[in-house]
Amino acid sequence: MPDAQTKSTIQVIDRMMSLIDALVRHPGPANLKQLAVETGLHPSTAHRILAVMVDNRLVDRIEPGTYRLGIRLLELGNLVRFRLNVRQEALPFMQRLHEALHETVNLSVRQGDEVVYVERVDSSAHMMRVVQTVGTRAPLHATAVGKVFLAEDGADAANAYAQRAGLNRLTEHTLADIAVLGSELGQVRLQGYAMDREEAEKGVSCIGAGIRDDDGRLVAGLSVSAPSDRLDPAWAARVRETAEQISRAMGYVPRA
Amino acid sequence: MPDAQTKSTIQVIDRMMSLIDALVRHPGPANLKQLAVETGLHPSTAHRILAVMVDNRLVDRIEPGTYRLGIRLLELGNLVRFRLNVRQEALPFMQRLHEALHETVNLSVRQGDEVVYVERVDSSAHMMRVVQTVGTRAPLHATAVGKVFLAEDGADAANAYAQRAGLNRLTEHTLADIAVLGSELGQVRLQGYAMDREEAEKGVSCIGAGIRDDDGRLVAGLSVSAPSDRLDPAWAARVRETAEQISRAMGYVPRA
DNA sequence: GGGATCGTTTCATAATATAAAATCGGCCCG
DNA sequence: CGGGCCGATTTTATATTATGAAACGATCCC
Repeated sequence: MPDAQTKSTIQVIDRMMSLIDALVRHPGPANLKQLAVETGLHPSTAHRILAVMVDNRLVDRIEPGTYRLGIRLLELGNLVRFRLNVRQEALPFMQRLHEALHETVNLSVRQGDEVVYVERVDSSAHMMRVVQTVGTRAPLHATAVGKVFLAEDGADAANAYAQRAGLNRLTEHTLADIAVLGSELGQVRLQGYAMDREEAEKGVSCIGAGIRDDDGRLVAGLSVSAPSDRLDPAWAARVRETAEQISRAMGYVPRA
Repeated sequence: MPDAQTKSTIQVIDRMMSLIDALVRHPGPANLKQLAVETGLHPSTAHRILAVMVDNRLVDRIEPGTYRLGIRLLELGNLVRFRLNVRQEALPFMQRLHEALHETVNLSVRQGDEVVYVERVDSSAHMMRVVQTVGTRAPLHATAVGKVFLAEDGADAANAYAQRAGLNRLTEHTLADIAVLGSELGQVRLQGYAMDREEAEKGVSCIGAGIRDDDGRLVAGLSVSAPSDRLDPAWAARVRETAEQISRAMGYVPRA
């Protein structure tokens, strides 16, 4: 709700939105009197605004005097979802994170037993270039974001992955023991991010967090990678927070 | 867009909706000038209304002067979807269909290899009572709605079903041959409804059509059943049309 | 540097939304 | 069956707001 002092307003639109917000708060249908009281509007004013919203299908009048959110909102919402693109939504946030930390910022998605890098922001002026490019793949267990995906699935699915894909070593630090990996994934669930400590590439470490869509599904991962001597574990909070901001831009609404 | 003569209007809400409709028509972001021209609004008026919608997150301003539909619409749309219930949405339509045809109207959903009846509208005053009650199940191949679901899946899935569940006869008319069933399902795909000609129960016939959700998924089926001598194949159009109306009430938007 | 174009802001006033009052509809009770 | 009560709906005078012409700002191009 815009603040009357700081934002432009059109009173009748603000009133309309306050009626919509009141309907949001009601799990079931709401009647006119309730809506007028909750919004502080005169009942005849509330009635007029609701009638116009009914005409526009933003609100549905189930029976005289009883209202609920209308089907046009679902139609419009699906258009928004259809047009959203995690890569496009993520890019401005990745750029900001890169400017804050001066390290490579990646976006990856899961494809079967691998993560695939779909976007990357870095500065080619860096002395020691991190060799990860868009389109490359890596096994789930050896990457930060991969471990975020495995943590999401639960212990049984992680065990199945281990049996199916094998916990192959890419470096001497790769987690190749299922008990060790399981314990690590438990940690990931608790802290909401994962770390890759030279597990995918010698000398390179990484912090990753998950990105969710409007249904709460884990659809992508955000990660920051750097040479191990430069990576600061304190960046984990920034990575997790940025991943959450991207999630919100995708329509994710955190639940209690 | 409400007609100015017949519906209540609030000018600024109608103007706001015309801006939203213009943004709907633009697959990508639209600029202020375009939006003003398309809606017939003065640019400063369009600017003011868009600014208020940006504050309310109905619209997103990507960069100065460039707009797209906002994330609040996705949030509201998901609330609508979350609250929708096919049974509840279908009931008024089922009642109307029952009043028109004076026969039993059923709502069923698929569970694995069976359909389950979840709602029914009939008149217990009828002489010959159709013995189908809410909660009962029937195999897919022997019911009208079941055949609608099988038709949706494609020939391979239908063959797999036949092998897995078996095409058991419930009456002498049950389609027990996979070639005959396959041909029937092809017909169902073409005509958009299915018929059960005493395949589930001797003396009882049925016409069924599919109900889709806002994602286009087949989520339920509507059917009319009657003693065979009373069932009129011309009712198929009514059944299909009513199933489509329920689909729309669920947020389904037909595509070209 | 100037012109063109689009976006944004200002403010006088034309136009509209508001809400008080009246009316309607439904329900309950005696 | 009639009256009372309450919520919903409609009417309409006018208080208040949304409008758009004009001015200003930003950017681009010649």
